[in-house]
Order: sequence, then C-alpha cells, then structure tokens
Amino acid sequence: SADCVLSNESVLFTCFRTSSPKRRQKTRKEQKERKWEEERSTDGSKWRFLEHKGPVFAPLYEPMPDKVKFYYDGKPMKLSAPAEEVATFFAKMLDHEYTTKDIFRKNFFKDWRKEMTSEEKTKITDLNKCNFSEMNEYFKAQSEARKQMSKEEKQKIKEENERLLQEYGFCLMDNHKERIGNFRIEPPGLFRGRGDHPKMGMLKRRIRPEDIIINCSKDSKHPKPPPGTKWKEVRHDNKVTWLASWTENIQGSIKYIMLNPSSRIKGEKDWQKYETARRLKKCVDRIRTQYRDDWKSKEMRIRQRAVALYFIDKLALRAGNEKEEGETADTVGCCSLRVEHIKLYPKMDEQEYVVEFDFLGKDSIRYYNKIPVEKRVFKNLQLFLENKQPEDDLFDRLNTSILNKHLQELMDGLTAKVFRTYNASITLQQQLKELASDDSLPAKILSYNRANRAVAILCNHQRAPPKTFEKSMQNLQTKIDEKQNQLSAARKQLKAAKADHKASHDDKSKKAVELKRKAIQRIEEQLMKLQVQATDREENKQIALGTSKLNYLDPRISVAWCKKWDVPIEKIYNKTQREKFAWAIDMAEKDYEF
DNA sequence: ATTGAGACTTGATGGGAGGGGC
DNA sequence: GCCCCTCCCATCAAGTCTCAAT
Repeated sequence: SADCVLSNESVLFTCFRTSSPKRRQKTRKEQKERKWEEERSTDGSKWRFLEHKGPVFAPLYEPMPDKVKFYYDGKPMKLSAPAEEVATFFAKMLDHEYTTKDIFRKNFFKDWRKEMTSEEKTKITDLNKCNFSEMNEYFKAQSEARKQMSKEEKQKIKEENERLLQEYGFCLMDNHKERIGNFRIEPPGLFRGRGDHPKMGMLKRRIRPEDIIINCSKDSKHPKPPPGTKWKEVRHDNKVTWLASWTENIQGSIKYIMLNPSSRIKGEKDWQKYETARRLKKCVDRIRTQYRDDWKSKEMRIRQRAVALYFIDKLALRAGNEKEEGETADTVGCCSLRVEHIKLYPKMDEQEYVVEFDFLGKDSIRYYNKIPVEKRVFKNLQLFLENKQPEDDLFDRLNTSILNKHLQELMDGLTAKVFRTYNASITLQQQLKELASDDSLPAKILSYNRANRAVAILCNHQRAPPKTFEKSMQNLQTKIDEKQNQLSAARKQLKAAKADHKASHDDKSKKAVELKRKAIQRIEEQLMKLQVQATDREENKQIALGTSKLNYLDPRISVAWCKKWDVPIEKIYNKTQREKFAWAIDMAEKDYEF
C-alpha cells in the first residue's frame, strides 16, 4: 500500500510523461492535444495568462404591448415597468403546477410587491385577484410564432448566436484558446427549487455589470463593461479557475463563469479524480478490513464512522453534509441520515438483518433500498437507534468533516466521494468483462449500456419516465411486428422462388433466389436491431445513464473497451463527450486497466 | 469544534435541432 | 420532402470539500 501515500501531484506528472509513447505517431492530434503534456506549476497556481471578453448579459426587459392587459379584481390595470416584468415571470409559468403551490405563491407575491410603486402596493393586496391570463396567452402566441418562423429568420438567429459564441464563448488561457462553459449570465426569473423548497417562487434578480467580479491576468486585455457601466471589481487571482463571478440573491451563494469540460484545466482535474480513485483501488481491501474491525470498537464515534463508511462504500451513498434548516429542501446523505430514514428487519422473507432505506437525497430524488447487512452492522444500527426520536440523527457522533478527516489519514486525497467514483468505475470494468462477447455491433452496444446501467442503478441516477415512453414503446413494438410480418412474407417468397428455380433451372430464377436470400438477411438484421433497441429502452425507463457516464466512469475504461472490441468510439461518446474525454481517448490503449 | 465563504463537481430537466423512416 | 422522435445541450440548482476565522 505504499502506492496509497503517493500524492496526486506526483502520480499526475508520472502519467503525463510515461502514459502513451504511441502518441508520437499521431500527426494531426499531436498538434491539437499538446496541452495534456505541458508542465504544471506546483505552487497551486492554475494559470499564468488569462484573457477573455467578460460575460454576456441577459437581454433587457421588453414591455408588454398595450393591448395585453393585466387585470386586478376584474379591472384592467397598467403596471409600472418593474412590476410588469416580475408579473410576466409569473404569467409565463401559469400552466405549471408550481404556481398553484402555496409557498410558491406566497414567496412570489412578497417579492413582487417589493418591485411595485406605492400606488400599486396599495391596490394589489391579493394574488388571487390577479389575472395574468392575457399575458400568458401572449407568451404562448410568441413561442408559437417563433416555431412558425421562416427558415431565413431562424438562420439569422442562429448566426447571431454563433457570432456571440465566437466573440464571448472563448478565452485565452496560457497558450490555448479554450471554450467557456457558461458565458451567458442567468436571466432574471422566479426561483424554482427542486422538491419541497422553502424559497420556491422568490424573485431571482437581474444581474448587472456592477455585480460582476472579473478575473483575468494583469497583462491581458481586460474585458470592457457595457457602455455606461462598471464592473464590481477586476482581480487577477491565478489560484482559481473562474473568469467571472457574482453573488446570487436566493441563497446568497456565489456563481461562476468557468471553462468548458473540454478545457485543459477541467480535463486535468477530471483525470486526477480518476487517478485518486485508482489509488483507492490499491488500498480498498485494507480500508475495508479496518472499518469491519471498527464495528467492534468500544468507542461509539468510531463504530458510527465505520458503519457510515460501510454504507458509503457498499451503497455508494453521498457524504451528506449538514444543511441550514429552512434554507433548502430537506434532503440527506449518509452522515445526515435520520432515524426516520431507516427501518430494521431482523427477518424479512428469506433474508436476515435487512435494512430498509427510504429518504430524499440530492435533488430530492428518493433513495429506496432494502439490503441485508452483516449481523454486526445490524446490531450497531440497533444501538445507534436506542432512545432516539424519528427526527434525530442516526449518526449523532459523526459528520462529513470527521469522516473525511479520517479518510484522509487512510489515504492521501481520500474523501467520501472517491468511493462513488471508485465503485462506479470498477463496476463498469467488471461488467464489461462479464458481458464481453463477439456479438454484432448493436449487441455490443447493448452490453455496454447494460454495464453503464448497472452503475447508474448503483448511484441511484433516476429519471422521470419520459412522457412519451408508453407511446414510443408501442410504436417500436408495432415496428417489430411489421418487421416480423415482412420476414415471414419474405420467407414465403424465397420458398416460391426456390420452387420456381427448381422448375425452370434458368439463370434468372437463380438470381431471384439469391436476391430473396439477401432480402431475408437484411430483414433479419433490421429485426434484431429493433429488438435490441426495445430491450435497451425498456430497461432504461427510469434510469438516467448520462450522469454516471459523464462524472463517474473513468473514460479510459470505455476507450479501451472500444479498442478491444473494435467498436467505434462515436458509438459510445457523442461529439461533446469526445471533447470532454479527449485526454482519455488520447491516452488509453486497449489493455488499459482501471 | 463550529461556522461560513468560496470553489468546484454533480444533477435532473426541457426545448429544440437535426437525423432517420416513410 | 415531411414529420416524428430522439438525443443533444444549455440551464441552473444542489451537492462536496477546503480553508480560514472565531
């Protein structure tokens, strides 16, 4: 386990220098991908030179045409521009369930009133008496009109967007032109939290140049604020990676403009993340032995730590930081689990010592799972639950800071989330091994998706079944049925052609037989493809693959798998993903081992 | 130890571009 | 050539984790 103590930094440099001698032969790539090979500073600075044009602001508010009326208590009422703007935010959402929720309405009305003139404030005292329906219809008509635009008009908009992208969407960092992730400032609107958010409906205010801190290098051409405005500050901090920041008014947190995942600075960090997970691989046995041992500790805090770590490792739970009550939706992770979130069953069906988890995790996504645990874990949990109320913490002697401090001692750079990365990637690698086959290309891709799916299930990456799911499934089934009919029809034709040939023995009929054979083969292939598609889609109904693919799976595993099985990388990663994983595509050979 | 600011990663969602099937 | 449907991508919220002040 000496490997475990190596710092990330040294591993990084080692990899850069030794990883891929073959790259020498790649000519086009070589010029493009040089950035992965450059020396990195060791003093914590993230760049030496940074130049950009600053953010793009949200378009200014365009007042409603006079004919579009707002009604209060049944009577038309002209609103002041600021009040009208906020009213339109609500009007746009009228069809959404949000606007029927009490908290949403309350928060909205409170913030809306702040934008009103004193007369408006006196007059408008009850949201229930407000009628936004004309505004709502106006916006619907607008979006309809947008859809109906001519090709030329659409083209013009596209070109304008492209121009904006070219001008503001890139920066110069050290020697590379890099794509910026989010160069557009978020427009004002009504805050929509996820789940039961106490702040839903609050006004997300418009961001002005005076709110923006610019970060760039001193010797660069500084971005200019729009005419007549000033930046809040221009600083030159090369210990951070962001280009601009502002404080958002709902939670008071800072938002950033940063580079695209394809950038050197993000790619390297991503790479480093997987290298840390690989170091965990080398010492995970030792760590597991230790936490199992700690289940027997005479100290309560150590037992809690050990059981929590077991959950994080086995179930890929998130760390679970504490949250300020009333500021966000009530969600939890491992360390913040409460008594009410688990149930213990000494016996359930055929199994012993079953723990049932039921809680809301990140984004208020429900985590529901029943798992049998070892007796010692079960007994510990019973102990932790003693004399507690449902709303008490399960791990009252533990938090993420204590846990991570402990993990840091076990391995340099180890934190709770590394287990998620490690378990996700190792699961993919194992599954791909098991699923390896010399099947057709679609079958191989189904295998890959299944491996990906196993990870998504582990990480509880869910999605709402697409609204059109049932219908599109039916459509697919219809296609399959049709294809099957086509196949039997083709088979009959082949039979007939054969009979024909037998009778005549001429060249023409021989050719006909061959043609029919080919046709059948083609139809069979098409049918297979459809069936694979159906299986894949059905299994994917409530599972989202994207998040794990993008954030948890070491891309080198996938690249290697593609090389090994002769699957074009394009079948696994789309263009954006290939850009993000350029470093891995460049680096991994077919024998790569996570 | 506790708190909070700050920086950065991870997450679900929905609109719309564009590709495939008829 | 049209339409439908898929998938891509932007969006922006919500996590994790570090660091420094108290």
